[in-house]
Amino acid sequence: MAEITNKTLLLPAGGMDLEATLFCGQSFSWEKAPNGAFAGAAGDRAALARQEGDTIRLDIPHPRAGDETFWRHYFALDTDYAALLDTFGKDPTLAKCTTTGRGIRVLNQPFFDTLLTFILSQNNHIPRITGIAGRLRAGFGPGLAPGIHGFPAPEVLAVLDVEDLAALRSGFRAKYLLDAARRVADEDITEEKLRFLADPDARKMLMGIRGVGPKVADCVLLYSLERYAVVPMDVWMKRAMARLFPGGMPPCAKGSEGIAQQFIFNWARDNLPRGG
DNA sequence: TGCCAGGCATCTA
DNA sequence: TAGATGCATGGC
Repeated sequence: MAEITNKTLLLPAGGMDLEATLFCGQSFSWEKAPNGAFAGAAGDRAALARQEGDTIRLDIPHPRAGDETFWRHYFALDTDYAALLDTFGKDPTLAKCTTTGRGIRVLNQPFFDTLLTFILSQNNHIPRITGIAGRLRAGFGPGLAPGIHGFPAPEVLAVLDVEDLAALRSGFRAKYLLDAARRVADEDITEEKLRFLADPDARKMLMGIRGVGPKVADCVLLYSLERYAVVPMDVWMKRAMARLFPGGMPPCAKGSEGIAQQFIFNWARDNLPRGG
């Protein structure tokens, strides 16, 4: 890991648990670095993040205008989670879930990063997804400092072939990454178009990409476009939801279903058997 | 050594 | 249209 001596941002954490947030399964763009720090990338920006009490310290290797705004939005620091947790507390089961994962925040990740990493997530393990994403950045992303790379732009990947991605060891997913890159680079699918569309149409547009099914589409909408009306679920999560909330998502989660979903998912993963 | 991973595409009936 | 099967790779 390169020594980073550039710009430092100190942001109020607002109760966020940085490690729990970065490694709860919503992002595959962060890795543990020495000294209790976490090295990560978002788009063509990178940071070395540390939790210091209720402050998040971000060392920025390539500082530029708008960094603070960008990272505040990324970590959802302007969302009042204390008020949200009070609201969720109106349902005893949901309150139990938020107690377990109290410091988790739903990140606002860049669209293209989220699309690529969740394409990689299918039939895969979190450590391996993180590894492939790291090799993708290292091989094709902009170098921001020695050993630190951002995510590649769609145009960079769009001109490559499957053979060019062999070093990623992403398996059958390589062709899906390239199709996604080409569709975005050609502006066939853009973040702006998705924001304009209603949820079902945005979902349908994303599922036009090879390798993107309903699960990946919903994760992209939730984690990069703040579309909390859609709820990503795999088969196991559907069973967990049915068991915990037989009547569906509790009314107190209305308007913040995606955030509630993240708490439920992490509680269920720690407390319910995977078999059902 | 074998199972399985926050799925999806493809094939078949 | 629904169900079955294969997929690449590596953590555990």
